[in-house]
Amino acid sequence: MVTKTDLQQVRLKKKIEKFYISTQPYLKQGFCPTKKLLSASFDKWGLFCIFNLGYHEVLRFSELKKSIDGISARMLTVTLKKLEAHDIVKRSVFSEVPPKVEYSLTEFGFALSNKLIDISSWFVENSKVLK
Amino acid sequence: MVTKTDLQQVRLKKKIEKFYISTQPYLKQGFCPTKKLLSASFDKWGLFCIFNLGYHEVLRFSELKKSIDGISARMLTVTLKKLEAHDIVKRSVFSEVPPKVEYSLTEFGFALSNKLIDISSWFVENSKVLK
DNA sequence: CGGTATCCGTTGCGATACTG
DNA sequence: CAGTATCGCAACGGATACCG
Repeated sequence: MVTKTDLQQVRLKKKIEKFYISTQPYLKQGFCPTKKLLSASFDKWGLFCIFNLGYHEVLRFSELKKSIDGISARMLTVTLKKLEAHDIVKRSVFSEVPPKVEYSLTEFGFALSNKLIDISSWFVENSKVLK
Repeated sequence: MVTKTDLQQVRLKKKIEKFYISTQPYLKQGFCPTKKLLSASFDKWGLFCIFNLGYHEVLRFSELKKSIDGISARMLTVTLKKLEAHDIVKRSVFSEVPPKVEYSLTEFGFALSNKLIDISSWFVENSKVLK
């Protein structure tokens, strides 16, 4: 007898196979696009920047620093530059004195934060280890 | 006029707000469940282990080492231990001579690999920066 | 076969001081 | 305000040698 679970497993397996085979050419060149993407958002501070910008929409450098507990100016700069380079965060400079710089998510970054929330929520709910 | 896109944006924003508020208590204690989960699978070698085990289903230590280009025995050990501690990978020891150890994904790990593939595929298709 | 132990270079990152 | 520059420690991770 084939249960519903079996069918899901089969479909899942097919998806994994397809993905595996499609990424092999990249991997053989020592380049993993998945890692590249994820390394931008999943390093020590990336997630905090994304989630805070997703919630507050627009934040200045100092506001962002205040909202992320423990981050240094150096790491905030480095993290934001990486996120900007990956088209996740948008940086808007206003030529004023004192200077004013605003950060917000790009359209892509906004969609990404949505995906990250999905997987995060699923993880928190389904992981036995976290509890 | 309210477009379909506007409605999507609003829904997304609500989701982000809800998630942000629900994780604040954790974050105030300096503990981020999302990071905890992701740090297990998104470090230097975790993804490769998960994807290879997802595809091959069962692999021995040496087979896994061969299938992941460039990984050292040390890092494979460390990575597998972490994945096992997070209930992502299952380790089966056979008391034989020579010793035989098989690795496979747990049910949770299998589901996780599915989520990771979803977000990976989406990323590769939608990121302008990768191309 | 399936690891562990040790060594050691590289990288990450926080603290501090300074700047347009 | 919004950073940059420099320093220095600590963690990461590769190479090698060894073991049950």
